[in-house]
Amino acid sequence: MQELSRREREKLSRRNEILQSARKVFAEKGYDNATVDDVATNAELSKGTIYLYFQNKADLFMSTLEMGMEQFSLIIQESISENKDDPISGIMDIVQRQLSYCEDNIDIFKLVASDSIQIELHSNMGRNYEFKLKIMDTMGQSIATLADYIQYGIDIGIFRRVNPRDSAFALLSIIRGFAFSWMMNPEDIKLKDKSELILTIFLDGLRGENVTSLIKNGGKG
Amino acid sequence: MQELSRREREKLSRRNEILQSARKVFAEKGYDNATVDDVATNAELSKGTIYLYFQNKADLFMSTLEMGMEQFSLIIQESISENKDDPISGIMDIVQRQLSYCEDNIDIFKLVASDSIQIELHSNMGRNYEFKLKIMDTMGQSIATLADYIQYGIDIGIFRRVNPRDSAFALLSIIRGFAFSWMMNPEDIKLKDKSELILTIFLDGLRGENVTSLIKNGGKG
Amino acid sequence: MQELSRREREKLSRRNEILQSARKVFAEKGYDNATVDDVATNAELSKGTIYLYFQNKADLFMSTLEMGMEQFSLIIQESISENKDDPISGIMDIVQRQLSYCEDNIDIFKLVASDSIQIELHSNMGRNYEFKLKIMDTMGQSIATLADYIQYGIDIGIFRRVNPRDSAFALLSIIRGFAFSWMMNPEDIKLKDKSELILTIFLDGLRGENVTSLIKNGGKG
Amino acid sequence: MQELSRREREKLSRRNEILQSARKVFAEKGYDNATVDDVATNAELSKGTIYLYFQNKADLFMSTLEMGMEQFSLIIQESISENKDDPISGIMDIVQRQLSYCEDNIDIFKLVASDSIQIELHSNMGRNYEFKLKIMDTMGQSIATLADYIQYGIDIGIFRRVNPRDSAFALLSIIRGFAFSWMMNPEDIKLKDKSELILTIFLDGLRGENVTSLIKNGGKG
DNA sequence: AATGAATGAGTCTTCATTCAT
DNA sequence: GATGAATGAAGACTCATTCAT
Repeated sequence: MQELSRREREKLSRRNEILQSARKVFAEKGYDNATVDDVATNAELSKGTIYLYFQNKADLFMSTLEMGMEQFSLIIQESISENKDDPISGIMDIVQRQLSYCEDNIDIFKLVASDSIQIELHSNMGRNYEFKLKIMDTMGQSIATLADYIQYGIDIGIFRRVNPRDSAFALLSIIRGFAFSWMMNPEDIKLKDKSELILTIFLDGLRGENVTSLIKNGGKG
Repeated sequence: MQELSRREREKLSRRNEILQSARKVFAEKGYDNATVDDVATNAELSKGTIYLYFQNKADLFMSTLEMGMEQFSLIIQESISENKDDPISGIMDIVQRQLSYCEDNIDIFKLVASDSIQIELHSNMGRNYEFKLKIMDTMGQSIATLADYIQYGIDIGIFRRVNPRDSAFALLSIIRGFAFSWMMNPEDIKLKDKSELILTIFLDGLRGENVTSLIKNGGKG
Repeated sequence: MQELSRREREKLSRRNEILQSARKVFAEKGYDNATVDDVATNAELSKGTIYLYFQNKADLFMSTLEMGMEQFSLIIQESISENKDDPISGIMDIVQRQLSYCEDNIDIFKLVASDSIQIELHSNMGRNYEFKLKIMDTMGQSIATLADYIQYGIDIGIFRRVNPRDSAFALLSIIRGFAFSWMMNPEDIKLKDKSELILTIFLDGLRGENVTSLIKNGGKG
Repeated sequence: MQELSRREREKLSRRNEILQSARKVFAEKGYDNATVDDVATNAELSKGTIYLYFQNKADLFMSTLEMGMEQFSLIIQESISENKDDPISGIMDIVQRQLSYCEDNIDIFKLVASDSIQIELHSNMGRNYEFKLKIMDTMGQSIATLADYIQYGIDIGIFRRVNPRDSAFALLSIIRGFAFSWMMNPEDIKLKDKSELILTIFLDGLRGENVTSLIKNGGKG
């Protein structure tokens, strides 16, 4: 790796400061209701300065979002690599970590959960087709990684023969659903407490506790 | 019910016309990017007329959203009441109907899935706390209804002893997740084809196909 | 011609009011230094109203300019049609009328003389290639008309055998030059007084007063 | 002349480099659309450096313009001094040199022809009344020099008894007109080819080729 | 002397909302 | 009831200018 000059390091760090402010502001107000001035104020900079680091509001937002999404992707990768041979444990780990992460970084989750949707559906950034692809790609990557992991579980006989991609998607949907619900009413529940339920449903399903429990001897306690 | 005068009936029908236009427009452009003029044009009315039927843009949107959400709530209620004694069949029905409904009414789903989120998280309508409650209530109603149904399934011994409310929420999250994914790339998949997978996961879970399949004798096949 | 409805007539007249204001403002401040608000204020309207009649600032300006240039074109056509058979008189008339018009409508002249130049050379409206063509066309039309007239003079033997198009262009350049000079220092000179000199130069040239004056017996007295 | 120290010489040369860049940039983009950064970039300097050599953007521009205008003034002076006793040849020389100069230095011409106009008419530099005077003075100097020359031609009987100042102005207007026309559509014509026509018109006028040609015995061919 | 990051005033443009007809 | 012209507040973005390094 190339060493960075002081100038470059400072520039990069300033850029990051702005991204942190943008994260908070966009999470709180949403893309359309947040103003560039809001971000600037939060970063204790002037509006013009933002434009030294980002082309325009959309660019600022997309960079912020990108940063956010990568976090989620990382979590999955980490869980998997730390539980390479044990998909059950790995999936438990994924669920718990994702929930923890959301609980600890509610603004990143808000960003990813809500604004990204807007962007893809009907945004003025629509021209930025490449960005849409990038987001899809980041999300797709997570799912693909998880799907491979599930496929491995199927191969070694601990998972039912399901479509691994759809299953991966379903798991993430449940996690996201609970995170979302918690985000709406943070006072009502402890997000982390939902992990057990999620695992039960995803791994064992609702049907037939009385029957299957005779065979399975644990997993969740 | 009170009979309505011609005046009132016409007024109501005009109001509904506007709502239909609003649905299309908001679904296509999102709340912030849609203008009141867009809705007026779509309804072949003038901008001012909209304000005869709705207080302001936010009111128009909330009314539109309300209308949309009620549809989803209804579906669940119907499925349940038509399968009162058989929760397995009822849940299958819910999944299939919801997916069908999304596929057939993509704009309503778009509306409900994305913009409502924005609204609740950070909209200028934030003051309208009562509206937030209303939405929460409509969603909560669906979940409560579904939860009761699941509780019934637990009581009669066909469902595992899980938290019924969370399970209901999980199911709707999966359905919504797939609907959402399809909405993003409608060409990639047939939404209805996902029902089988959703049911497998929700009812049987991923774990132990080789084992549990010996015991269970079907359900999906 | 189609009768216009009251609505349409009012709309047209309002548009014209704005154009009159724009003419004054652009003439005084130039395109870049004039703000849309300046025009709105001058027209005693609000900024937003301007945008009901013109797409944007550039459109407003171009429309204003177009209006201005047509005036100049008209003058030439009138002079010619009123002196169809006598090019000498016709050209005298053109010179006098143009000078008078400039003197009486200094702001239109300012507009046409200076800002149009900017536009064509290096404007942000550069994309509006069609507009450039339109201006070129209006100017070209004037020159072509005048050139035909000069050609007629050559044909009937009262003009020297010169390139008619270039001659037309030269005449307009001289007129414009004097008008411009006067515009800079209106107090110094009476613009109309320059017509005689212009005619002398254009018709007789500088050379050889002592010689040619023996032969010609008139024209300038 | 005072000897300059190395410091001073370097400073002057750096200043000149900036002026050369400014000339190109202002000619290409015009005063308002050119940014100080554009000039700095072109000069391979940083923005701040420009302000070490010029008070502000207006000062930079005015200095650039001044430099440009002096070139034009010089040409006239040279032509005259090389044809002191023969105003006909001198004027031919002026026309040809000016046209050549414009053709070879289109950016200087653009600068002088268009932006100076803006400045004088309506610029933010309006306060800089002294600058306006300076420009007027440079232009006035050229005209005065040329007028004296024409007066001389009148005195020795080769020019008609016209107002020499106005005639000088007319000649420069024609030259400028053609140069301008060429600048707009450089591909259409060869600018230098217009010199013959300009001389014909200016020296002989349009009227009476058939008559006057009997008397004059050439001059242009 | 040179730099270039930071500033913030200034402008265009949009659009929800009002109101006279 | 319906219209749509008019309003003006709000926000993205630019760029001349300054100043700490």
